[in-house]
Amino acid sequence: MASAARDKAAIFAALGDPTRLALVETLSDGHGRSISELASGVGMSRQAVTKHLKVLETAGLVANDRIGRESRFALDPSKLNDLADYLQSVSRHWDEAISRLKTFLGED
Amino acid sequence: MASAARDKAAIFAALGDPTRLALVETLSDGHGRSISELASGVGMSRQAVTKHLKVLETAGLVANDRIGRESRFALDPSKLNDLADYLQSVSRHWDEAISRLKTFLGED
DNA sequence: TGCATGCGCAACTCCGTGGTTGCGCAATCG
DNA sequence: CGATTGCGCAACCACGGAGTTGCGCATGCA
Repeated sequence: MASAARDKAAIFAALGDPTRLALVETLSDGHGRSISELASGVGMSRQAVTKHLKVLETAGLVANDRIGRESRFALDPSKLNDLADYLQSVSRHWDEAISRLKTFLGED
Repeated sequence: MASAARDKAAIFAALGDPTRLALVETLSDGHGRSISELASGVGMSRQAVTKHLKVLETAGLVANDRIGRESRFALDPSKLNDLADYLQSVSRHWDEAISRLKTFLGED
């Protein structure tokens, strides 16, 4: 339901960049920040960070709230929880297959 | 410990491609397969799949075992579990921040 | 009103990625 | 032995991602 495989890949891709991952970690303290604040945090130009934030926003990982001339971004952890569940389902699927294999081998 | 932020980003990037995600899901049944089998599964050339598998192997998500002239790939779910834990730690970090904020606001 | 700050948009460069094809080698089958 | 199958390596191409700079607009402050 939540999201098709393509959407999941998009979210993984959004997290698959060191700068964006750093942004997510920075925002994981629940404190929203302006683009300039985030830019100085990761030591990169404002526009570069703007692009990264747009990617994260498209993936649904962050939300934008414009206040006056500032654009404050905050983390939306719901997708992260979805992803964690998904990863666990994949690895659980694998574990079950291994269990069946062991049972099969054990039962001679 | 387990892996630095850059490694995590690499793993996310490895999963951030629809083809590679499909390969991982295919292999999640615990059954190793040859490159040609996987290629026909995703409807792509053998070399393209070879490249994808190399990316997944570099990220530590799959392991290669050459038998005769076949190269069988199988999933290694340990990294997936690591990632799931990581995602949950990030979102939990966020949840805690929100809880503190609510407490702060609630206590007047 | 004038100046500084924070952004958005657009153009441009650079290089990594995803895909293809072709060739050659090793292993397997008859 | 010859034919086939499974791969690896390399070259090549097209596209998009990541980053920069420059410009212009809107907001906020003195």
